[in-house]
Amino acid sequence: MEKKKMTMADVADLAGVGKSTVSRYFNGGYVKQSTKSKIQKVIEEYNYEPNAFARLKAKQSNVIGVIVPTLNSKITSRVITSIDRYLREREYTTLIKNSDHDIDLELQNIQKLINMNVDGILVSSIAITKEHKKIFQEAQIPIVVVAQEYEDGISILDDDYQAGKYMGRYIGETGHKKVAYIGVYETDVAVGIRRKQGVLDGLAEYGITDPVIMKSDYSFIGGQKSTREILEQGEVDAIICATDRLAFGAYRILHKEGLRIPEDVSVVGFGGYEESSLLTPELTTLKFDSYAMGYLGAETILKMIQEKPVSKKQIVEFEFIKGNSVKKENF
Amino acid sequence: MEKKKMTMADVADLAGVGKSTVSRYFNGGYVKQSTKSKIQKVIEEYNYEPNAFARLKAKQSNVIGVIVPTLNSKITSRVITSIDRYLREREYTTLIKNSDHDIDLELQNIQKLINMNVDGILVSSIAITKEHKKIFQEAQIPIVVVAQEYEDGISILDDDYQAGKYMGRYIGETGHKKVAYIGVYETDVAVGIRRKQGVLDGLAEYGITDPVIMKSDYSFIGGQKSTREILEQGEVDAIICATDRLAFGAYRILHKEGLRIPEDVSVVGFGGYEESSLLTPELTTLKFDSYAMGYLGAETILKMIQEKPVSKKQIVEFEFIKGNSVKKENF
DNA sequence: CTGAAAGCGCTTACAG
DNA sequence: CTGAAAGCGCTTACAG
Repeated sequence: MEKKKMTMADVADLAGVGKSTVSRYFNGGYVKQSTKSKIQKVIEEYNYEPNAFARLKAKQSNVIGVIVPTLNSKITSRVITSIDRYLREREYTTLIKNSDHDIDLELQNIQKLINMNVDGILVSSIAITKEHKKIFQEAQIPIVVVAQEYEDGISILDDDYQAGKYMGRYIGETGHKKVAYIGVYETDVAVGIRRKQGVLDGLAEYGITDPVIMKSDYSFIGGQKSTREILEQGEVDAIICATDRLAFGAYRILHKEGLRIPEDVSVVGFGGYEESSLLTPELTTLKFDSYAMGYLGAETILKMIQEKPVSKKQIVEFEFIKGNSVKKENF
Repeated sequence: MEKKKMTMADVADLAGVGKSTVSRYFNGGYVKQSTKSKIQKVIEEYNYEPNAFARLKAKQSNVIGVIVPTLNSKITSRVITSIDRYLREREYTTLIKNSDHDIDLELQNIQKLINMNVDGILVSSIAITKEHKKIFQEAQIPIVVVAQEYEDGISILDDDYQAGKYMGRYIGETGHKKVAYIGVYETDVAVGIRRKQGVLDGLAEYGITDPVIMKSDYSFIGGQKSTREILEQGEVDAIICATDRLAFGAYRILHKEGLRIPEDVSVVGFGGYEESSLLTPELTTLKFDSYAMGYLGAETILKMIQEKPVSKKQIVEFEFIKGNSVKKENF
C-alpha cells in the first residue's frame, strides 16, 4: 500500500530507456515506434501520468487560467463550461479561480496565475481597473478579457449597447410611457454603462427621456429593493432590468403588491436563463450566446499562444426571447 | 518590459540574504525580525509571489483539488463557492476540475490531481464506482466525498432518505392517491436510490404503493419528457420530482396540456433553488444546506490533513419550503 | 533516434 | 538564526 508515487524516472527504468526519452514520448518528440511501445506498456500497467506541475523548465505549461467573478451565476457557468470543454479537448488543463466579487482578490488571483506559469489567462471580470491594466501589461503571457471590453488588448464581448437599444426600442414601440430601469453599478462598464446607455438611447427614440433609474448589485434581493423604491416614487408602466435575476426580484415585489404583469406593469430582463421561461408570465428577455463567448475566448487564447493573429474585439450575438411580460399596444 | 519573472533567488540577492531564508520567510520558519523586514521590503517593491507549483519538494502543496460533475448546477455552485471561501481564508488554493458528467473524465481528473501533489481532494460525484474506490484506496492523500455516500471512507451527505420520506409523507398526508415520481438513474446512489426509497416509503405509509416511476437525466428536457410519459400512462394527482429542475420540466408540460397546478396535479421538487419561489404557483420543495455541505467538506479535509480525527459520515440538514404547488385535503 | 547532464524555482535537512 | 548543498519531477539543448 505504501506505493510511492511513480515518477518519470521509474517509468524509464521499467521500460529500460532514458527518462529524456519518456519525456519526449509525452511531449510529441521523436521516439522510435518500438521504443514507444515499451514505454506505453509500463505506462498502462502502472497507470502513470506525468505531474503537470513539475514541468518547471518547460516553455509551455499547457495550463490556462480562468478568472471568474463568481461561481454563482448562470452566465458564468455557461461560459466556463464552454471554455473548459474547448481546452480539455485540446489537451490543456483549465485552472479556475473564483474571485467572489472581490476586486483585490481578483488581482491577487491573476498575479498568482502568472506566477504559476500558466500559458495564458482568460479573465471574466466585473470591471477592468487601472490595476488590471498594469498587471496585464506587465504579464508576459496572452490575456483575453471576456464579457468586458479591454481597449488595450483582446476581448470578447456581448453587444451590450445594441442589446440595450433593442430592448429600449421594444419598450418604446410597445407604447410604454413611464419606464423604470434597474441597472448595476458603473464599475461594470459592459452592463453598468453600455447596456444602460443602449436602453436609454432606445427609449429616447420613442420620446421617453426621463426614465427612473436605479442601481443595484446583481442579487435577487437587489432587484426587490430597487423595485420597491421605484413603486414608492410613483407609477410606472414598464421596468427594464439589467439582468434576469433582477427581473425575478421585480416579479416578486410586483406580485406582492398585487400588481399584474404585464397588465399593470411590463417587465423585461437580460440573460435568457432557462428559468425565465417558467415564470408566469414568461419573461421577455435577451439571451447572449454565452457558450459562443466561452468558445471564442478559449479559441482566441490558444491562437495567441501559437502566435497566430487574432481580432482585437469579437462581439457575440444576442437573441430576443419573447415572453408574455410586456403589454402590447399600451396606448 | 522584458522584465523576467522574479524568482526566490532574485529576492534573496536583492535582500542580501540566502534563498533558504526567503523560503523560510514564506513558510513560517524562523527568521529574525530584522531579516524579515529586509525581505519584506523587496517583496513589496517587486510585488513578488512565490510560484505555488515549484514546491516540488515540499511536503505540502497547500492546494486542495475539487472535482465536480458539472458547473451548470445551482447546488454545485453553492457547494464550491462555499468550499472555495473556506479554503481561501486558510491560505489554501482550490483547484476546481469539472468532469462534465463523464465518469471516465472524472476518474482521469482525480488521477491528475493526485499526480499534481495536491494535499487532499474533495469529490462531488454523481456516482462512486469500483474504479473510484480503487483510486481512492491507492491515493496517499485524504479524500472526502461530498453529496454521495462513501462507505469505505469519509463523506458529507444530504439526508436523502429522510428528505424523500418527508416528501412522500407530505404527499400522502395531503390526500393524494395517484402519484408519479420522476427520479434519476440509480448510478447516483444518493438521489437515484436513497431519495427515491425515502419517497416510496413515505408514500407507502399512506397506502400509496404503486406510484408511476420514471427515470430521467438531470435536465429540464428530461423533466418534460418524463412528465409527458406520465400523462400518457393515465391520470395522476401528484408528481414528485427528484430535483427542482425536473419539476420545472413538469410545470412546463402541465401548463402546455392545460392542467392546473395544484388543482389538477400537485408538483413538488427537491433543491430549493431561488427561482423555484418565482414559479406560479410557488414550488413546494426541500432545500438542502449546500453551503453547510461545502463548509463541512472543506473543514473536514483540512482536519484530515492535520491528522485530526473526523467523523466518517456527516449529514447535512434539509428544510421544507412550502409553496403553493400542492393541493390540500384532496379527498 | 536516444541518453547524460544541467537546470527550472522551490524546500529541506544539515552544519555552523 | 542562517546559508550552501542536495534534491523534487520534470524538460531541454547537446553530443553521440
